Amino acid sequence: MVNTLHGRNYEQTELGPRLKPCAPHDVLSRMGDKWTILTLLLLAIAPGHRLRFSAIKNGIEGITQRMLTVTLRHLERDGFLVRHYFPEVPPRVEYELTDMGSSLLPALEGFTGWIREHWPLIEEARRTFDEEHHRRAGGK
Amino acid sequence: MVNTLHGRNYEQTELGPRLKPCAPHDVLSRMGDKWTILTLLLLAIAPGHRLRFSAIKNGIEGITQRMLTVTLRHLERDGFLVRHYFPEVPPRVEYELTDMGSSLLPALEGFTGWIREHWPLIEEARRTFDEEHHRRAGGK
DNA sequence: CGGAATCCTTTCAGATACTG
DNA sequence: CAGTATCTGAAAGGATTCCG
Repeated sequence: MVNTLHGRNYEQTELGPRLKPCAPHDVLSRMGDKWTILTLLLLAIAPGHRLRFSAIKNGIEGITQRMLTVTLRHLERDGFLVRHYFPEVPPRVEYELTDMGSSLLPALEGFTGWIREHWPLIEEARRTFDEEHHRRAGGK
Repeated sequence: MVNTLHGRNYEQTELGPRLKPCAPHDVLSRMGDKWTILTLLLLAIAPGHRLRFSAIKNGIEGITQRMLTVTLRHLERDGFLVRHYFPEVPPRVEYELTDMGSSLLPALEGFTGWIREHWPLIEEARRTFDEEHHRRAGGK
């Protein structure tokens, strides 16, 4: 028998509930990668929710051309943005948030707010843990 | 000059805002990993927010002993749960959510709700994209 | 300008074996 | 029972080069 809990499938066994990895996980893992949210955020605050490639690259400290391309392709594939290609010389490409794309960040706000609130506690917990386990500097 | 936007630091340049990777990112990336949320969820629905190692292992389909240990250590380090060790033979270890740990999932609910709502659109966007780019089956 | 292709290094995760 | 240690293959991320 399969039930649903917090939107996740699980089966009830004689030992208790048993959870399965579920589909929406990969949206969350995408948001957890290094550049995705920064990219979305930059587009979200841009006029018209639209920027050209070099503007995005310029707006994110440390991102390489390759990683930006990869990130943009993922976002395009999932329908969070659309790519507008202008075959001029030199070529120009603009990326524009879709409606779904712009609705994502506000939905995430609640959680990022929680993180900001609790961040000091987390850092303190890490320091305590690292001391007790005699780790040398910033273990993972 | 450094400002804050959606809780993120950025500097204002003559070319526009420039975002930096920020600290809270690593909480999000932890939640995006394969087992963390499942582990938290299982503890959250357990009586007393408390389970022993083998019970958790049993409750998550496909997790290995090693990955559960790693996941639990991370969560412990960040202060989301505490480890109770009973030096019996055979040994017994129980993991218990902290208050911070139990407050995390509800905070995430808004976003997981958004994901569930939009999941069909995302899947459709992927199909369309993959067709247009003549990809064979489930590109990344 | 905006990539794609390639190479390389680091990290991650699964499998397996051993231990207090 | 609840780990740790070790190995391996896979994946992520950066650097560099080339191209329409």
